Amino acid sequence: MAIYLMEKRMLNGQECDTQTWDMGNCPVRDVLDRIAGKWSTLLLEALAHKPYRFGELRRLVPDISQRMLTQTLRDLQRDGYIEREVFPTKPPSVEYRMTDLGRSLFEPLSKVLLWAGENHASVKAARVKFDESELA
Amino acid sequence: MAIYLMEKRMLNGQECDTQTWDMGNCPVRDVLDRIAGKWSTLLLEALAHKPYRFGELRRLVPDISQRMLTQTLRDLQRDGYIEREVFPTKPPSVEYRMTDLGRSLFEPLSKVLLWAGENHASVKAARVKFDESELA
DNA sequence: GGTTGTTGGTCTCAAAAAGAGACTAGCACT
DNA sequence: AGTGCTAGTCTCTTTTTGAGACCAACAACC
Repeated sequence: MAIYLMEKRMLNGQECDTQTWDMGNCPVRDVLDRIAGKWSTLLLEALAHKPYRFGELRRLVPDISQRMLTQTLRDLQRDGYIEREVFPTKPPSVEYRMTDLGRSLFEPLSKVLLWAGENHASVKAARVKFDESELA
Repeated sequence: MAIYLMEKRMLNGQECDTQTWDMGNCPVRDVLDRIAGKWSTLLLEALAHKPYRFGELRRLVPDISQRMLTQTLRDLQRDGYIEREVFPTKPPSVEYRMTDLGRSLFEPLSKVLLWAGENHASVKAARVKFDESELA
């Protein structure tokens, strides 16, 4: 519940009294708690590429439940990263596309995704090493 | 459980048969599923600043439970982002510090954190707008 | 010498979140 | 008449998270 204003201190390196920070207004946590979901980045990545319909996204990410797809899309829409348009076809189809805000977010975010791809081997190696030292 | 190799297609824009992708080896999801936790980025941010002891981190992030602090730190250590050192003081103290791999990850990650700080207002505005149109 | 405090955890139980799958309505196609 | 498509919702179960008690060993205090 409480939100901790930590980034100011961390990013500029200056110390300050932790007790005086505004616990209810930490931008980083407020924003990150949403995009840090299991499916959020995946859907942002897809929609950064091009707009998709609900069913297309479901097929693109086969192991997401419809429930979570609906919910994650609505969360992303609420935060302004994507927009939803209903077409009066029969049956009605819904298209999701990225907004300017979403694209702006995806720019730095894609760098992290890139890092993940490039350093996957190192991470896997670290895991093996850790697990070996664990069972000792 | 299944892991979907999506990023290759997304990042270079080329289409390919979704069925042939290796569902068990998606770097982006494998790496991101860990750092996307609620507490991971927060702890990485703290440790990017300087090493901390267990109790210091707990005080720094008051609304984390000891259980989740222990678990998140161990996960981050397992993936090679941080390392843990026990000092033979009485009672024994434990210091956590970032590794080179962790610092390498935090470089692109900090850009996202920065974005969050800069665009917090836009996100909050989008939420208000969304909630207003909801109750209509 | 008994109480209290500190260290970094683990354990248990309750609450919240996520996954699985059935179900919906309206229409199109066969 | 039956089947399938659309984008969801509803319910139930399983997993994850949170809250808080508990632990051992020692130090400092009174």
